[in-house]
Amino acid sequence: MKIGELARRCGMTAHTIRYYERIGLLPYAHRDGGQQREYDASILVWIEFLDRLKTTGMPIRDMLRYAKLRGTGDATNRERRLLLEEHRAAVAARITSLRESLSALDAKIAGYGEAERRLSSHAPSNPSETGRPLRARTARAR
Amino acid sequence: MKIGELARRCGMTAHTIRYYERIGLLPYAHRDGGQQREYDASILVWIEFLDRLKTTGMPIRDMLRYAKLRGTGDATNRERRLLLEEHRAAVAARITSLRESLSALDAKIAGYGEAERRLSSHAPSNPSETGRPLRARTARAR
DNA sequence: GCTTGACTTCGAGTGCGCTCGAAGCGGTAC
DNA sequence: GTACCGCTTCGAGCGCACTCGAAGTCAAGC
Repeated sequence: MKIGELARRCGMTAHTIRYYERIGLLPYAHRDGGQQREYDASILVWIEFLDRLKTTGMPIRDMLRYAKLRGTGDATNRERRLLLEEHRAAVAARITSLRESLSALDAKIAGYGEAERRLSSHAPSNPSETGRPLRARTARAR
Repeated sequence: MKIGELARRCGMTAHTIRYYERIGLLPYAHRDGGQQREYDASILVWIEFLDRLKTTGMPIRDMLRYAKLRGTGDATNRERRLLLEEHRAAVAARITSLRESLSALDAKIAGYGEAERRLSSHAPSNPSETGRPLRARTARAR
């Protein structure tokens, strides 16, 4: 397939695919009749994997390391596995950190809920005219 | 406290703190004797919250929206809560997506483990000289 | 009174990951 | 045979979030 169809299929622009080839993330594609890139469907598997690495926060320079190892054959299997294990650990850590943040957000949101309930019981029709004391009491939610 | 100490306490550089004030993420700080910024420890709570938003992937333009609402008092409580709830949903979705990726990574890593075991049983002392057939069999792990 | 060091403003520079436009070529449809 | 569309290369530009350097001010310690 041509670059345009590949772009449609993998959800990138042709520009981005050429950029990836240029920097070495994608192998140099065979040119049909000497000009246009011709792709085999198998490239999609690799692109999806790259996308997985990208969306899990791996910077391009690390993807490049992996891509280069991949290009050199089975002798680098072990090194590639280690690279992935390192990344796996980073992703796991990120998940943990995000879960902590989720709890913190929940607490904050709950604080707002309480503040709103207090405001509506003290001044049901016009909460914007609440004075100093109430303001001080809701300060934690800010 | 002065900007240097605040920087030390919150783990940012003074440059970044000034930048945040410039764009409106931090309130304009009171200048002692007309020149140097003087901070109250309470600013740390706000900075930590900003950091939480940042590390969970909120772009600065959204933090700015929140910061501006915060500056206008209790009338915007509801809007701020909605903003946080939206962000909470985004963080939860991100966690889900990362967990999927974690499984995918585990599968891939397991594939490498298998490939290495096969390689070492076929050619225990020099795995780099394995030939074509073995290579085809390990292709999935690439 | 002079050194030191932390502060001030302003604007330019950096690294990342694309994103786009210009200028030109080539194959297919009518 | 020509209009059109998608492809080619190359290099510049962009949005984000800082990051840094220059040039100058100011207060405290010796």
